[in-house]
Amino acid sequence: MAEERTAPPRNPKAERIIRAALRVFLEQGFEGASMDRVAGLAGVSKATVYAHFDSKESLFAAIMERETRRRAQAIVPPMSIDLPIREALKRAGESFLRFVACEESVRTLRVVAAESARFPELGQLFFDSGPAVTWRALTEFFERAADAGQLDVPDPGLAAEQFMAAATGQSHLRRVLGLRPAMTEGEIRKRVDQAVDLICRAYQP
Amino acid sequence: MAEERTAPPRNPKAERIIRAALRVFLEQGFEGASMDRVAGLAGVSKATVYAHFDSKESLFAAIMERETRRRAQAIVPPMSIDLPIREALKRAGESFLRFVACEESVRTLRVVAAESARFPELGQLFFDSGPAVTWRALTEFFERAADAGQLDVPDPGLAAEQFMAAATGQSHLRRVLGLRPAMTEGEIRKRVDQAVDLICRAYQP
DNA sequence: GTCTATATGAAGATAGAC
DNA sequence: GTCTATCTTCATATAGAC
Repeated sequence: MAEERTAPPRNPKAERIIRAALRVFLEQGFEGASMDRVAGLAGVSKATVYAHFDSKESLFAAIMERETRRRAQAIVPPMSIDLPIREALKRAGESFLRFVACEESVRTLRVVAAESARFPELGQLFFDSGPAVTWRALTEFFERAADAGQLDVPDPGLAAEQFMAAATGQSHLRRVLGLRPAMTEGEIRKRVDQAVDLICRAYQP
Repeated sequence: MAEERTAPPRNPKAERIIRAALRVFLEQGFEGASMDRVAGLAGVSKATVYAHFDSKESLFAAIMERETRRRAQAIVPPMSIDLPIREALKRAGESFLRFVACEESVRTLRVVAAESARFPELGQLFFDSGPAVTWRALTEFFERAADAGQLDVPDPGLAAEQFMAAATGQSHLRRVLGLRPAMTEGEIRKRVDQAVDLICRAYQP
């Protein structure tokens, strides 16, 4: 799993290769993607692609790792103990759901899951840069809420998991299987509202 | 997407091809699998494989469809209104979780999700033969429980979804990403218990 | 139906010129 | 660094004999 060989920042060709490769891999998967197509889409020759990346494997690993880390910054769960419980949960839930329900997340999940045997570190990175971030923030939130006597939560980590799962529901699986279009903003809000109701009723003091 | 050309029931060669193809596709995915490997594992020549199936696509579709339908029979959610609420939910939840958490389901999900664009019907079949079965049974169960005044469930379909999602949690995603081994029987029981607690507390009359 | 042998094309990777 | 041209391997699919 070699890295990029050149300095990435300001090379326009390198940048084009990276963007093209991301698109091709997310559309076709690792095996389905071809280096010819990457080169064609980037507008460079295949040899140029190989001048920047040692192999198809290293290109894939570098691209996916870069993209996963980059997108992790999109989850900024604004968990504040200052807000009312329901409002704080609502914001975190919506931020999370917007993240996992977007087209890029769904495509990335499909590819990373399919290649989990060949690229094990990628699965870990995907999870750590996504759901794990929200889970940690929510767990701390439930701990504070329990300490403050606002909620009766014996296991904050469990409550965080249940909240995320309830918000996600079956819709995400159906989306990953290609059975439905992306969630609308209205649907996201509705699903999160329902999850907030569930958690608040179950864990009311 | 042609079907098998021969009568499937009692041909030992056909049976061997089907078993080999299932294994190869679930291990390598559609693109990663090769007809050579299928033939080799089945102990027949490649030409024999093509005598039974028109193409790699039709072999894949036939295999996956057959397997999905076959395994759907493993979910028999024994939902009885005679049992206490908690016990009925527990049984249905454990049956469902055993189904989705097993090795075959996880591998099938990875492959079907990855190929959802190329084989759209397969995603639908996977969902209909799996989660949808449990969801319908649970929804009816919650309807009856609400009618009987045993639970205060305004939206039975939502409650069913929340229960399934809570039982599944993040563990399933982590499993699909290759980050953890299969759930133990003890873990299944524990997770379902926690989901039952959540639902019963949230929807107590 | 089943085999061996092969046609055909695609894809990963590289050589060598500029 | 970048290109064109090419090497090599391997995969889908088929021809033709038994």
